[in-house]
Amino acid sequence: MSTRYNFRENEGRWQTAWEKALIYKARETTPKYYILEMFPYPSGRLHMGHVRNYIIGDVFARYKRALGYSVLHPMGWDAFGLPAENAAIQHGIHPKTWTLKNVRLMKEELQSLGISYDWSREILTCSPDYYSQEQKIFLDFLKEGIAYRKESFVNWDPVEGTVLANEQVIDGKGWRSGAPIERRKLSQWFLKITDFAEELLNDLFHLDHWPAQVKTMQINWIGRSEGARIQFPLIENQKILDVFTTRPDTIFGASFIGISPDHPFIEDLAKTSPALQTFIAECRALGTSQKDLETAEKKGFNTGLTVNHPFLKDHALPVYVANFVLMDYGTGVIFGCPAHDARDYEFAVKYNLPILPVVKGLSAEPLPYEGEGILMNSNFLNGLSVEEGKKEIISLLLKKKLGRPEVSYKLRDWGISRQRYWGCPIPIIHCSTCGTVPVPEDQLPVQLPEDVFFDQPGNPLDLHPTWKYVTCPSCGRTAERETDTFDTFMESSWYFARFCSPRSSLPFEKEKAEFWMPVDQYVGGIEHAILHLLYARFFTKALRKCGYWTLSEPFKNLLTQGMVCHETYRDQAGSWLSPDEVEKRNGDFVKISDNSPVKVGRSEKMSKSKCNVVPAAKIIEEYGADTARLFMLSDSPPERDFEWTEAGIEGSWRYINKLWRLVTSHASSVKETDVPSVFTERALDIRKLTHRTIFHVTQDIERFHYNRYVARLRELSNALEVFTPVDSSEIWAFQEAIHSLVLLLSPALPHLTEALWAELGHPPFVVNQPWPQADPAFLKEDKVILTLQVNGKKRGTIEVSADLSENEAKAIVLDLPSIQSHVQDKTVKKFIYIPGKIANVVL
RNA sequence: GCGGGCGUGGUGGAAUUGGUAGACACGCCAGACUUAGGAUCUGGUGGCUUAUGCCGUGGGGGUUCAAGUCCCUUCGCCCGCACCA
Repeated sequence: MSTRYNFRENEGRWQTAWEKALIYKARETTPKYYILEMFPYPSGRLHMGHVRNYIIGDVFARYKRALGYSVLHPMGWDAFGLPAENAAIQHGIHPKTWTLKNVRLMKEELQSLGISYDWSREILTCSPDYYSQEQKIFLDFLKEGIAYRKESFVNWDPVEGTVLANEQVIDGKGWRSGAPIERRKLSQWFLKITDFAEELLNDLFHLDHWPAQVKTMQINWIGRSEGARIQFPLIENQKILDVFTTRPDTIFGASFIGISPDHPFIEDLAKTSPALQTFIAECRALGTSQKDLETAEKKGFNTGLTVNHPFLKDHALPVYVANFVLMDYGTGVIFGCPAHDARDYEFAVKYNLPILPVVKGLSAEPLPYEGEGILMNSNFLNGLSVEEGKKEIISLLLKKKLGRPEVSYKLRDWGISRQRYWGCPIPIIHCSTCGTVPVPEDQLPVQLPEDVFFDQPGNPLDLHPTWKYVTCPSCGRTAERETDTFDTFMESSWYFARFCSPRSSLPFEKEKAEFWMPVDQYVGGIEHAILHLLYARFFTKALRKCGYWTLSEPFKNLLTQGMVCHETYRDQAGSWLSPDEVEKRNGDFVKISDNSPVKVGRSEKMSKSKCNVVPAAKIIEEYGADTARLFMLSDSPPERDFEWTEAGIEGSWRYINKLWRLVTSHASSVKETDVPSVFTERALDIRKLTHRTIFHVTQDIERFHYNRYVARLRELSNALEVFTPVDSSEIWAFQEAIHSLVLLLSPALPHLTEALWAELGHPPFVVNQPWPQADPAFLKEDKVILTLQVNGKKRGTIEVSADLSENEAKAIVLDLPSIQSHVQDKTVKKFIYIPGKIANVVL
């Protein structure tokens, strides 16, 4: 027998055996459990972040299977996206070829990890099978008024040559290219996510098993504010300016009106004013990055127009075009109250506008003061609190028909048009007579042409010689196809539903989807807290509106895993070095090639740019999947960042072999026999440890405390290593322990435990064995260790029976010499006794 | 600026309702064994003291018989959003 576990032979063997036996095929039987990890973009190779994601999910899927659940655990490929097009441009490979090659490579790697996927449900979003269904969904959205087209300012990424959604603009830059975003006016398709803003917000409060951080981020993103809409009639003409404000109570402190340079009213005004045109151009040239905004000066353009104050007769307010007023939020018009708003204050100082305080804080607060207080200088509002003032002014506005309460959101509609080739074609035809005509359902899918070229800038679909020229489905005249494709976040917004019936000729079958959905456990990176997780929630509700199902929320439990990090290294010149290029010698790192000293940086998320990536394939090749799995599980809890270390993977490898030796060296002596009628004390101790381990491990897995799960099993195996059974009851107890150990480890180390199960003389598969049950008789303590304290300080411990009464405890404890020496002749004021925990003598 | 999170040995991290701080590992130290291995086994490992203790969960204060845990305050780090009226 070998003392070294041969993972190379075992892992492949068991993977094939599982596949042949259709072990992981999901069937519609109850109780069901749907566990899903965010599917990957096929970028080329599996990285450690993927590996961690899938292992976290797999342990849980395997555990639930062992508990008897019918588990749906599918995998697929989020296969549309820009990198494929970049590969085409740079290397002349067709995006489809590039993508399919990557899918093949990554699938191989995934399979070598031994994840329990039902591969028969695999989906590929770039195949017409999938995207034709997405086109169907879009047409339904169109019918329901959820999809619409409008001309608007959009975020234009000059590097990618496409439009981006608001969610994809990070700090004024493209989320992928990092290029400063430009504003362009284009005709684009949008989804009315704002119609669902209230529901998307309210339902967050029922997602009890989502991380608070993700919910908070979504709450902030949706950005609900309550306030009022107030009309300000222009004195010079009959037009009315609508203002949204959250501080209607400060109306008497208003000293000007600010309008966004992008407001339609201003566009009209600019037609006759070159000076205003210049001002608007200046505003638009201003960047939107953090630095730009921090250093940007408040600037205004006095239109010369004025409005009446709604509550003060003959009190005119000047109307400025102001660069800090956003067209995107509220109505694009504000009233400026300089005393109680920092921006208005800065603006008023610059343009010499009145600054009238109308809110008195607790003490003499410096202006601008934005806090709570009592209203003053406010006519009939004087003496009211801010909150009371808001209510009062709103009811008066209603009475005078000058305004009403209003709720405003930061959330914008989702722009889904992209000027790219490698995406789902938008099933629309533009006809000069009929306008935008949906492609009739029987003509779907609108298939991506494959004969495209990437040798010139612009969208290859638009440049294709024939593809876009069609006849109008409604009038039969020549017309043109929409050449934009969908944002790739569309595919990931409903894939979880497709998995329920992946080969259906509908997007998904209602019955199947309602059987499996919601996803019971979703696992993925925190980076999707807003984008993907918000879009998926929106789609679920939009699909409900279209009658696809009755579901409102797609993901019941959400786990956001931390990043996989690694130390970073730089050479003397400051260039990044990969872990392969450095070596530790006498405690210091040196560059292997020339022995020069290496600067060790902090541990950071594995990334190509910092050269601190450890390829998953290399680790599986060198140590095997189970070693990688064990290491990923044992050090940090899943939600936290994980630090990849060479020492850590080595340690896991050693433990795998330790387990192999422990089980195989006893395999022959461990045989099925009847339960002994009498157990020795030592046998009972081992049984107690076994059953407690079962109990705690079960709890740990349920709560995703995987690091503790591993620690408990190490404790059990440590105890078994030094235990030599001498009579039949001890052999029986030992056997029970070994079997439990193998069964409990099976979700984490599926290959090794199959091999051990076979070594123990069992037929396959350990993966089909039920989860061990803890015998409650062994969970009860009969003897406990009581901590003894005098005045709250630990003065020793004592073993006592668990059901000791307070009086008995008091008698025993006060009699102890170690306690007596502290008590001496002092009186005992109090005796605190927490059974099984503590006895505290207070003097 | 707004919102959220975190801070425990040399390191990753344990620690129901407040109840033995440091489980389990990594690393390190000492030893054993050897067919010299990707070993293995045994013992030790918070600090200061030197066999009795004292101090220890970023700092300061508080509540309590008892605080890593609760409250106040302060410092540091990380993440998200941000001219949102």
